[in-house]
Amino acid sequence: MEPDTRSRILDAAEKLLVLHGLDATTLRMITTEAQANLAAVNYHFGSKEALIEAVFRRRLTWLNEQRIAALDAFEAEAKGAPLKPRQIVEAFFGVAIRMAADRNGGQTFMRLLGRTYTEPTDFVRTFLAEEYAEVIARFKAAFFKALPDVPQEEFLWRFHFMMGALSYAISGADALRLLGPVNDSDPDALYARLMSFLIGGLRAPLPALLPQIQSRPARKPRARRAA
Amino acid sequence: MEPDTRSRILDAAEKLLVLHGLDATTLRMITTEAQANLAAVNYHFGSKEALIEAVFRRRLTWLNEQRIAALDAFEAEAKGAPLKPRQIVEAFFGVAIRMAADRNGGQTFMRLLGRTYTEPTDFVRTFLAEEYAEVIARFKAAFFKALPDVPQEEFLWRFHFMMGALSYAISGADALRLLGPVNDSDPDALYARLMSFLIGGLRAPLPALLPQIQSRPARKPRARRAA
DNA sequence: TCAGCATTAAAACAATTGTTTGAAACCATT
DNA sequence: AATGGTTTCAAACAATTGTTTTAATGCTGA
Repeated sequence: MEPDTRSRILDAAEKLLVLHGLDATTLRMITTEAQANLAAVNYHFGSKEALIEAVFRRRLTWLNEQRIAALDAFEAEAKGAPLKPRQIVEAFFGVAIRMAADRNGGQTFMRLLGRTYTEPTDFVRTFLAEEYAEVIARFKAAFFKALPDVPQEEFLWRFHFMMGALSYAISGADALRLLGPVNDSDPDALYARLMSFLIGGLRAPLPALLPQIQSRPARKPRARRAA
Repeated sequence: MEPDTRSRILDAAEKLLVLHGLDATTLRMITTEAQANLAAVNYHFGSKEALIEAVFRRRLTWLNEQRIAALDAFEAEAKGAPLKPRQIVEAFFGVAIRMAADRNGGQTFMRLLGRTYTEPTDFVRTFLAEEYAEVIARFKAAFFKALPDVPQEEFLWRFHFMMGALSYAISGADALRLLGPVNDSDPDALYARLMSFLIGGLRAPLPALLPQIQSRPARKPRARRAA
C-alpha cells in the first residue's frame, strides 16, 4: 500500500459511498477497505461527516474549477460577444461528463455526486451550496447574456431539468437498466447523446402557458423559439 | 384520529421518508408521528422493509395504472395509427407531474419516488423493477412505433434523460434553490415547462457521433431530425 | 541515544437501531 | 357474562453505530 492512511481512507470512502450510500456506509467498512484502524478516521478527519465532506471537496472543487476554466476560454475567444448556448452547455455539462468518464476515480465520484443532489442530508446540502455558489453565478450570467429573450425563471427551470438529465446520465445506471439492455460503457457516445438532448431541451419552444390566470385559455400565444 | 393504525403508519412513514430518506427514518419516528406503539410496525407489516415496500406499492401501482389508462385512451383514439410523441410523453410524464401536484399525499410520495430511483438500496430496486415492468414495455412499444427512424438504443437513452429531468422537476427542490429564487408552487407552470423541455430533448437532432471508430473524424454525417 | 511528536492499535464507550416478548386491553360473538 | 381472536402496550433484546480512551509504535531531529 503505497499512499498514506489519509489518502487510502479517502479512496475507500469514495468507493463505498457510491456502493451503499451515505448512511449505510459504516466507518468499519471504510477502515477495513482502507486497511486502516477504525480510529484512524476520527484521528485524521475528526468525524464521519467531516470525512464525507473531504471526499466531496477533493473532487468537486477541481470539477468546478475546470468548468470555470472552460467558460473563461470560450469567453476569451468570443471577445465580449455572447457565447453560443452550445458552448455554455459544453463548459458546464461536458466537463462533468468527461470527468465521469475518467476511469481514475472521477467515474466513481461523479456517480456519488449525481445521487447526492437529491439526498436530503443537511450537512451535505450546506457545503454543496458553498461549493457551487461561484460556478452557478458565472454560468447564469453567461446564459442570460446568450439567451436574452428567454425569461430568467424559465431558464432556471431548464437548467434544473438539465441537471436532472446529467445526474441520471452519470449515476442512473440502475434506472437505465430498467428500460432494457443498453450499452453504457462508451463515454464518447454518452457525451454526444446527452449534449444533443440537452441542447434540444434548452432551445425548445417556450411553453405556451405563461399567463398567471390559468382559468382563461384565451388565444394561445404562438410558441416562440427559445433562442 | 379517525383512520386505523395501519393507515396512520403508512401516512406517517411516507411523510417522514421524504423528509429524511430511507435509512435515516427510524421506526420510532414513524410510530411517534402515527401516534402508535413501536411494535405496531412489526405487527402490521412484519418488518421495516416490508413497511417501506407497502408505502411504495400503495401509490406506485396506482400511478402506473393511470399511465397505462392514458396510453390506452390515446391509442383507442388513434385507431391503430402511431401516436404523436407528444401524446406518449403526456401519458407517461404528464400523469406523473399531475400526481406530484396532488396535494393529497401524491405530492409527498412523488418526491420520495423521484429520489429513490438513484438510491442503491437493493430491496427497493427489486420491487421497483417488478412494478415498472409492464408500463415500460407498453411505452417502449408505443415510442418505437411513433418514432421508427430513431435507433432504439438512442431512444432508450433519451427516455432515461427524460426520467432524470422528471425526477429533478419533482423532487429536486433543494437542488433548484441552489440556482436562485424561483417559484415552484405552480403545478400548471411546472407541467408546461417540463413538457416543453422533454419534447425538445426527445426530438433533438440525432448526435453525429455514431460511428464506433472514434479516431476517424471522417465527414460528419448530417444531423437528422429525430422525428 | 534520547526526547518529542505523529501515527497506529485494541478495547471499551454510550447511544441508537430493528425486532421480539408476554401481558394487558379491546371487541365482537355466543 | 364468558369466550376467543385481534390489537395495543411497555419493556427488554441483541446488534450495530460513531466516538473516545489509553497505550504502544514509528519516526525525526538534536
